[in-house]
Amino acid sequence: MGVRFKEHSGLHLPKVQAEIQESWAQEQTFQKSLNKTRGDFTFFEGPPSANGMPGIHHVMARAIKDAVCRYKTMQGFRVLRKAGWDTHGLPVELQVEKELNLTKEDIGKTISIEDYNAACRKAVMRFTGEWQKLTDAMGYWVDMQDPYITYDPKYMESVWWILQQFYKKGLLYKGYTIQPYSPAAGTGLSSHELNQPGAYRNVKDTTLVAQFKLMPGQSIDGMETGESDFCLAWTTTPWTLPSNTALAVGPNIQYVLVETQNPYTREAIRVWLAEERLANYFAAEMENQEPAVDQKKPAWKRIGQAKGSALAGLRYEPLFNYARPEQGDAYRVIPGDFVTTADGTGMVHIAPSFGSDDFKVAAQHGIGSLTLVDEQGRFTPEVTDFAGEYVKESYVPTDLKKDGYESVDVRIAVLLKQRNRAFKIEKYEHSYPHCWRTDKPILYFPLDSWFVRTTALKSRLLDLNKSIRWKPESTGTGRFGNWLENLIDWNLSRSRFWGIPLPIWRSDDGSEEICIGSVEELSQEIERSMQAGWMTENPYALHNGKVDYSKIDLHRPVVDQIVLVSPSGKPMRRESDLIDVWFDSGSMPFAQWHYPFENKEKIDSGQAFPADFIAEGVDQTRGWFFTLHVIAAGIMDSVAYKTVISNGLVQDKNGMKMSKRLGNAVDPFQAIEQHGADALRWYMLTNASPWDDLKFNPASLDEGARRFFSTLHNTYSFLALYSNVDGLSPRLPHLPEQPSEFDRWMLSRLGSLHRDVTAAYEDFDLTQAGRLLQAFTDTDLSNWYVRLSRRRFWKEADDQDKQSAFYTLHYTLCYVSLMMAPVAPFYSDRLYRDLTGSSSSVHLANWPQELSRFLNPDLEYAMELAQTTCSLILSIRKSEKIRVRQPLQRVLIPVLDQRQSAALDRVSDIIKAEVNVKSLELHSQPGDWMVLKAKADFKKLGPRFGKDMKEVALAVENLSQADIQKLNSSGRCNLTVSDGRTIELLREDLEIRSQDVPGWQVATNGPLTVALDLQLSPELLAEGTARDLVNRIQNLRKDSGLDVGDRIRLAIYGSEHVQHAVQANNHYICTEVLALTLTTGPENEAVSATEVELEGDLRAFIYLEKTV
RNA sequence: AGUCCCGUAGCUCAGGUGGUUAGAGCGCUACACUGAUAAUGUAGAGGUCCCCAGUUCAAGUCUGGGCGGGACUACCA
Repeated sequence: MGVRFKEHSGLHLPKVQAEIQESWAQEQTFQKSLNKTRGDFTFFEGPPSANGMPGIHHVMARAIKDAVCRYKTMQGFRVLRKAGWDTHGLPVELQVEKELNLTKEDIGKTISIEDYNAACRKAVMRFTGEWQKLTDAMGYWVDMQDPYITYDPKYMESVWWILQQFYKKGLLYKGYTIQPYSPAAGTGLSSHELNQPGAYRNVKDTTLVAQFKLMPGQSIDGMETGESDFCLAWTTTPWTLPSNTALAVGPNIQYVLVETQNPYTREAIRVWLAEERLANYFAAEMENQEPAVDQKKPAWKRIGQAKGSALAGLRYEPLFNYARPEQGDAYRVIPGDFVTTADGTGMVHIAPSFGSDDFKVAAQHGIGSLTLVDEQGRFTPEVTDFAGEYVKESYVPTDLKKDGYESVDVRIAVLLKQRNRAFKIEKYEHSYPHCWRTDKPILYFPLDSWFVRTTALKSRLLDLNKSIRWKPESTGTGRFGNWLENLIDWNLSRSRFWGIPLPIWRSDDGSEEICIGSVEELSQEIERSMQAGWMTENPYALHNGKVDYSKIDLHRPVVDQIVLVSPSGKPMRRESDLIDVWFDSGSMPFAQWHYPFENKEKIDSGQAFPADFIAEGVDQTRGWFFTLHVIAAGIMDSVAYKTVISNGLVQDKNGMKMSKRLGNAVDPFQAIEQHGADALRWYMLTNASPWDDLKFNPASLDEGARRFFSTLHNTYSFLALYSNVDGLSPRLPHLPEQPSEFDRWMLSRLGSLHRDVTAAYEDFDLTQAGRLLQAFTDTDLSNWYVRLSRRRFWKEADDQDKQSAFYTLHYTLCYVSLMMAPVAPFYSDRLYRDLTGSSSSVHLANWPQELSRFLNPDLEYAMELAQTTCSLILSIRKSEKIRVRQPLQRVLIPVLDQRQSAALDRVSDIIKAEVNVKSLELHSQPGDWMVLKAKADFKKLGPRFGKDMKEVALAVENLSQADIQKLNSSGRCNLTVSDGRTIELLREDLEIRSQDVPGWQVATNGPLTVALDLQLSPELLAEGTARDLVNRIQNLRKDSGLDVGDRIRLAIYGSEHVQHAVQANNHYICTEVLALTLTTGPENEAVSATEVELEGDLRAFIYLEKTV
């Protein structure tokens, strides 16, 4: 006797997991899996930030990555998986500041930048242990021994090189953007800082509707502008009015020209504003009244109207004459899509320097800007009336604030009022962002920043995007595609400390600059600078002509102290900003390999670039997915990835976002410990498409995923039990030599499954792959093949049929273990090893071969019919309350066509056994006992009859039996519709099904009808009783502790019916219960026998003893 | 505010190119099986396919407009 199949008492996934983890560690399975030779499948791991704990959503993204990579490994590819850490950025800085109880102002004062950076470096890797733990626990294979780390000098050097490439191509420039800016703190703020709680507060400001005077004599849709025509525009920031250079209108908004008076000066004026806003500025009762000086509310009259698009192009007089923009054609009305009629006048005052929409729309229309406010938040000297005044009252130092101080907003309003340029002045409460450090309101302010000219790459980016396979597609065309369509230049500058410094040095006048692309280059420049006398030592000095990466630090403040020399001999200092951390992570395809300083061939040859596949959450669309895309396009004119899966969020079971605050966050460690990583992964990938949001419900995880594993486990246990009885050993999958019809069906289904699952994996559709496997295991394998084949496994004879059943089941389970391996790495490995006796992991095995030669659609169709037929018969038995143990004589099935007939014939034995019926009769010739029913095939007839379809359908339903039979035999028939027309129908235009079978119990499902003969002859009744008896005897055997193989002597006592049943079925009973002798007699002869109840108010006395 | 995703049974989800009985699993109810037994199977109940309009002979499916949930980006007179 050979090796036995392992029998496990129960299924405990976490335990399986622990054992398999152990094997992987001992056998170095992951390392071995990298020895595949079919070629490289390139995968990029997005770097998580290790300064926070991993959450359940990380399991999601990583399950996807892992499953795809494992699948490709089984396909024979080498899949390198280099882990990475994102180490820079504001969250790290904030965390350190919080822990050390510092503010930004302390940096460089109470704490040196060196110490600060050291603290960041330490903080950022704090949770690497937890991440390692999660990685192991969830079975994610990624190489964490040799990760890329964004603060590593080699990594930073590659990033510098990339920046230099952009610089050389003219794609890096210094320019303005409008950014949130805190004059009190003297620094720009990131959107992140603006989104901190409490940043937006309600404040009351003086607002004003200003009158912009149109130049007379311009044409609007044929009307001519008059001597005192104005546009009305509302502002909550009157201090921006001196810097106004344009007015924006909504191109599709309807505007009206109103004749009225200025409420303050009573001068007659005509004003333009949006029709929808009229009611906010004019009293309904004063419309068309005669104007009079003493009116409280001015009279008004509509005298013209125009679309915004018609107003565009009009020129107006500047409100103030402090300054005019040097460039561009200012003081025009321009169209802006962002203009709404939700508030104000439907016309928007544009000060390009103080609003990002303003800036954008002005740039689009070639309008210059004015910045009449300085970085302290004060008016510049040009603004003669207010020179040096703070534009916001909150900026005014308390000691400078005299009694009776009026804000500049108020004074501007008063000034305009006097000049007939203010239409309405009022206080208005609204929410306005504040600086979280100074508590003062922020301004939107143009700041110097370095940009990547992504707009220059736009069309190429769009083109390249078309070749990327997005899962789901809509994210690529929608969210990502739209983002690319509306691309603006990428602002790289961040005024921070912990990040990659911009490698750009400039002379003080900005006339000369250099962008450094390597440490070596920087070192050489420093040497030159030392010769010129600007530097005394070189912190990046080369050793033997080489960079010693272990000794250098490219962070601030080291690089800040470096002064280079320009070609003309001037000192050049570093631009003080750091670069956006997104640039760090987008650089990883190159920087992870220290390209081009090392591993040049790896990337140039296409081996390590671009990625065949990446996956992250959908929140990375404008993050990592975008930065990878831009940098790859800029550097290599290539995509960075060929396929990308962007998964949705993991929400709680009620669809709410998980958060620590709400306490609904699921701890991934606990989830894995409780359910096992396999169940968790299976649930996450099969419950919903990964790109839909997942409502994480631990209850359905348990019910759903565990069900699959336990079905599989039970199926394996069944195989193990009987194989061990027969002394069969684990082995590699082996096809049966003479498969039965049933085996061939199983193998055909397996072949179909293999085809479909492989296609799903190839399409990166893990959900579909998992669902197919799950449905197959439950429905086809366990519920049909195993259940109906049980007898073949336990029968005694050691014959071909038994062996075929064993091989078929074994083969099928092996395939399932292989095909499920990418998604459920632990259990599949246990199953695979148990089945095959292999000491090598399933993950080193090759993807199973296709089984196309077994595909047999006819057989699969036949079996489907069998299943439906059984279901129908059981449903009749159920409604008629006839137990399955009671045999019935026959079932009748009217067959409609040759295919159905042949198929049913093929599976009739299976049906008979399953539903306990003696014979199955197929009738192809319709007889009196069968009522046919015709139904129109809408798909075929719809296009032909169009409107008359309803009528035709009705006529078809009313066809007589004779008509239908005629149609059936001749293949055509005529039909008369209500308007007298006659139409000809062909056999295939209709669906014919049989309906009632008079005198029989019938059930119908689609084209299948079964009729069951319920008559019970004495023989059938006796056999029913015999079956009951067998059942009771088996129970007794078990109760008396007999082994399944023990032989018995048996006696049964009971009524005449019982005695008759025993005599008539003597052989059957003996075979079933392994009785060597069977005697029967009346009840009064029963000695030390057990009484049992039988169906039909019968009872019997059973005596059995084991033979020796 | 813009862009994108989602809305089908109590729950979780399927439902190419429009076609007439809208499906599955879980749960529930009832039952069967008892040599897979802490396993297995069957049946039944359960639906305003989010709402409204349109296109069409025909709409869960296509179009438009809403509503609700979620995400990302932005934050404005």
